[in-house]
Amino acid sequence: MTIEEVIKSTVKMDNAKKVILNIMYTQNVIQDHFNELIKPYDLSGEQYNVLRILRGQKGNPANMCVIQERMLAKTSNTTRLVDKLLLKDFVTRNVCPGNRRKIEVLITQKGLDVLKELDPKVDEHERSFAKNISQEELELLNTLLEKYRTQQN
Amino acid sequence: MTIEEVIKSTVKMDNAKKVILNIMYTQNVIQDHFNELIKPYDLSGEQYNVLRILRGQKGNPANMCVIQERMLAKTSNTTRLVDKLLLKDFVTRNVCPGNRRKIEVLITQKGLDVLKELDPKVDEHERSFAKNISQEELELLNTLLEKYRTQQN
DNA sequence: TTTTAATATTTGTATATACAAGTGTTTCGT
DNA sequence: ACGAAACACTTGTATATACAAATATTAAAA
Repeated sequence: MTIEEVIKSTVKMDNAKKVILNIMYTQNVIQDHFNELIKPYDLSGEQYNVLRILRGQKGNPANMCVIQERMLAKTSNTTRLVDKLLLKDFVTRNVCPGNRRKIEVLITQKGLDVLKELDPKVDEHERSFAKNISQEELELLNTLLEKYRTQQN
Repeated sequence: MTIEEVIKSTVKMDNAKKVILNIMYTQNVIQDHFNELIKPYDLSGEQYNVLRILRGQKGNPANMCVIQERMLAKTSNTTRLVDKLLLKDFVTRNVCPGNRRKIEVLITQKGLDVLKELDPKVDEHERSFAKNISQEELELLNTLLEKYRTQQN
C-alpha cells in the first residue's frame, strides 16, 4: 500500500513530502504492532526501552541522565518511567554514594526475567517486518535513513 | 550519525533491528523539528494534520470518521482534536442534516489563513531533510519503506 | 412495528508526554 | 570559606493519547 493510498490523498505529492509521511506512518505501524506484543506484560514501549538499556549495563547501575541519553525519545520523563518500573519491582533505585545528586538504577532479576520472556517475541516482531525485503535492501534502508536524517541546516 | 552511535550501543545489532530503531528514531527527529516549527502557532502536530485534511476537502465538510481514517495515527481522539480547533475558531462543527449521527466539520477562513502562513515553513521543513539526498534515493526510500511495511503474517 | 443490531460520535478514566519551575548537591571563582 | 553557577533529578501543570463504556441515531430483522 503506497502512502497516498494510506492517507487517501488525491493530489500528487513530491518525494520529499512522501518520504516524511512514509517514515511517520511506518513508525506508527511498527509501534502499534509492538504495543500489541507487550500489552499482556503491563509495560509501555518506553518502559520496555528503559529495561533494555538497564540490561545493557550488564550489572552496573545507570544514572537517570545515562538512561535519558540512550532513549530514542529524549524528552520522556525518566523519573516517572522509573517510578512505574519500581512499582512493578523491575528495577531498584538508590542514591549514588559517590555523588549524592545522582541516582543509581539497576534492573532486578524479575526485570531480567520479563525481558527474557519477551526476547523471542521481540525478535519475531523485528523479523516479521524484515521478511518481505532482502538483507541488501535492509542495509540500503539503514544507509538511506541515516543519510536522510543528516539535515543540511 | 549511525543508529548505534545515537543509542550508544556497544553490541552488534542485525539489520532487522537496526531498521526498526532507525525508523523510530528518524520519526522522532522529524517530529521534534516539526514541533519547533509549529510551536508559535499554538497547534499540535495532530491538530495541524486535521486542518490539512479539512483543507483537502476543498469546501466540503468532513465527518469525524473521514478525518479519522485519513490521519496517520488512527487512534487519536478526533472529537477532542476538533474541540481544540473549534476553540481557536479554525473550524466549524455542525450536525449533518441528512444523517444526524454524523458531524460536519469545516475549516474556517482563519484556519485556511494559518495553514497558508505555515505552507512555506512546512515546505522548507520537508526540503531540509531531503537536501542531503538525491531524487532517486528519495524514491528508493519510499519504495523500500512501502515494501518494508507490508508484513508477512 | 417493535426489537435488535450497526453506525457515528462523545465521554470517562487512566496513563503518557511536554515543558517549566523547584529542590538538593557539587563545583568553581574570588 | 562563601556565594554564584552548574548539575542531577523531581515535581507541578497542562495537554495528549489509549481504551472502554456510554449515548444517540439509523438500518435491519422478526
